[in-house]
Amino acid sequence: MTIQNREIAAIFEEIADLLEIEGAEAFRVRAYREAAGVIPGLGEDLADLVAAGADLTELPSVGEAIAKKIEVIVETGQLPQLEAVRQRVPPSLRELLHLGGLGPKRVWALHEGLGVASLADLRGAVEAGRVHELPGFGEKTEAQLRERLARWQGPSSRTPLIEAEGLVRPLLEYLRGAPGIADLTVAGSFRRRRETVGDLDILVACDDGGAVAERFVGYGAVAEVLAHGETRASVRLRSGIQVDLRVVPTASWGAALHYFTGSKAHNVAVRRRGVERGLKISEYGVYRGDEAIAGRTEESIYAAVGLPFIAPELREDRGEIEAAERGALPALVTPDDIRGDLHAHTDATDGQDSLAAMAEAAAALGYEYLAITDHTKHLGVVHGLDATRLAAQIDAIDRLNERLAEQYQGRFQILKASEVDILEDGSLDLPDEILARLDLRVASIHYKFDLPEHRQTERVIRAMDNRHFNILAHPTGRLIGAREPYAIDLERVMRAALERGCFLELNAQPSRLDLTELACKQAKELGLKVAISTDAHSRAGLEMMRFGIGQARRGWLAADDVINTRPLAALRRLLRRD
DNA sequence: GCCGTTTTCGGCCCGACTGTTTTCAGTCG
Repeated sequence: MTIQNREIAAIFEEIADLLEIEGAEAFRVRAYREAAGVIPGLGEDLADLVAAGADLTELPSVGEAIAKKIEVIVETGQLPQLEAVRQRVPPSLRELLHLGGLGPKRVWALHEGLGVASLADLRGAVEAGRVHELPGFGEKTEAQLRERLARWQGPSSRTPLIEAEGLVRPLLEYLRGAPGIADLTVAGSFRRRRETVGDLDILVACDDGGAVAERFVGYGAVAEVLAHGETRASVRLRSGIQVDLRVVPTASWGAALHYFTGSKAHNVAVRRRGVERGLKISEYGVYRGDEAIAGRTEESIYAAVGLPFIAPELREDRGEIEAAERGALPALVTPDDIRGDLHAHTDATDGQDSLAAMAEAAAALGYEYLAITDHTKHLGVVHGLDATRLAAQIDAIDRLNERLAEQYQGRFQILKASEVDILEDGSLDLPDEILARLDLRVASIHYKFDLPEHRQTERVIRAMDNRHFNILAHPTGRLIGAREPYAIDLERVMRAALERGCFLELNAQPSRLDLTELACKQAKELGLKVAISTDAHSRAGLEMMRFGIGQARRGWLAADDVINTRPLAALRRLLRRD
């Protein structure tokens, strides 16, 4: 098993943490951390690059020294330098950094002064009342540590985007009640539409920051106030999520929005461009000397450093700044581009709503088409359709379409389709004769997730050999935070799809978002188009499209890269194989 | 340790809040 990029990144991350605790030079620490930040976002496996003899120093944030270390890791699976620093700094000190309130300096002070090497040691020192005796620590710090240790439940987990939406909506509503608010929005990874968010960042434009912060910390769902100043405050909600508030004057709105949206790596890169141009960029604006030259809008910030506006979803320092400079940013797909949904269920299997109800809901969204893709017979637990029942559904859809044609003057119709199971041997779960009567076929894996990679890959490619195969649904089977993707060579699958005129789905369910953003980008680079589909199991499920759009945008996809941005006739041409 | 339309040496993003201090270091985002 070759070493994965994220494992290599984890090694550099650990080195950065331990060196920082030890008090190493800050820029050296940052170099490791930046390398660790870049590596997981690379399109290629470092192991493959090393095997191909590539020059790793061409990668951003990788110089001679780190390139050499990557080679050692790939070849031996470990890094002597990490072992050496572990000898000097107990690795278990890292967990103290996650507690909050303690940074590298004070962790080292606890280690040197009290022999603390772990959370358990810290607990002992706090209980014994020895912490406040250390220089730089006082009664308040000791009390705060006691609090945090009592509540400690392991490193905080990230919150799925859909849950974050549910938490933030009432909070924004509540904050609007503060006087004098000119503008209000959620920034951070929420605005960048990451799959999950670590915390929520709320930005307010208002001349009376104190009043807003005051109202913020008084919100009913607040469990704990972590910080409370005039222009900035942090709380933890009862749900466990941390929310940071920042209040700025209207003239700084754009600068603050840019700063607070991140990512951190993107911000640093933009600020660096500022420095190169003799400019200072902060959350208050862009300054030449003491003179503010930009700040009211985000566009003005980018313009000040010679760039066009960069969409929040792209701001990860993964090449978007270079692309912006070349004028090569993609025109990202938007909700308005979507003309239909190609994966949805009804109460014929495990959906909640009837065929007619799903049709009405899709038409109400302004779609031109909705593919009904109920499960097939192998999926017994949901009473999947056999050929007879599917034939009945086909007839029902024909009848419904006659009515819909009248109702919507030909502007909307249901597509006859199926989510057909891919069996273990790569055959499809229904006979070709019935599949041939459908407008399109979505195919997916629902069992035997644990096949070895080559067999899982062969299984899917064999299925694609069937000329009725159109779209591979939820291509890796992952459930965010709950189930790892099954072992499959996604690049081979993509190439096979491309050769056969098949497509991959980007499943928009917030718990799936399968493909990942990196896989979307990889597909685009290969020239393979994707379908963004909700896999809706109810009328409300059709509205999950926004999560798929966000993911697609993070994956650099334009409308042209997405097949369900096509009018129906063009979609039919794309789906035609032969 | 990385990096280069000032540079292969000498820089490296910027500001708010807190607690422990009498002017600032540490932490955080």
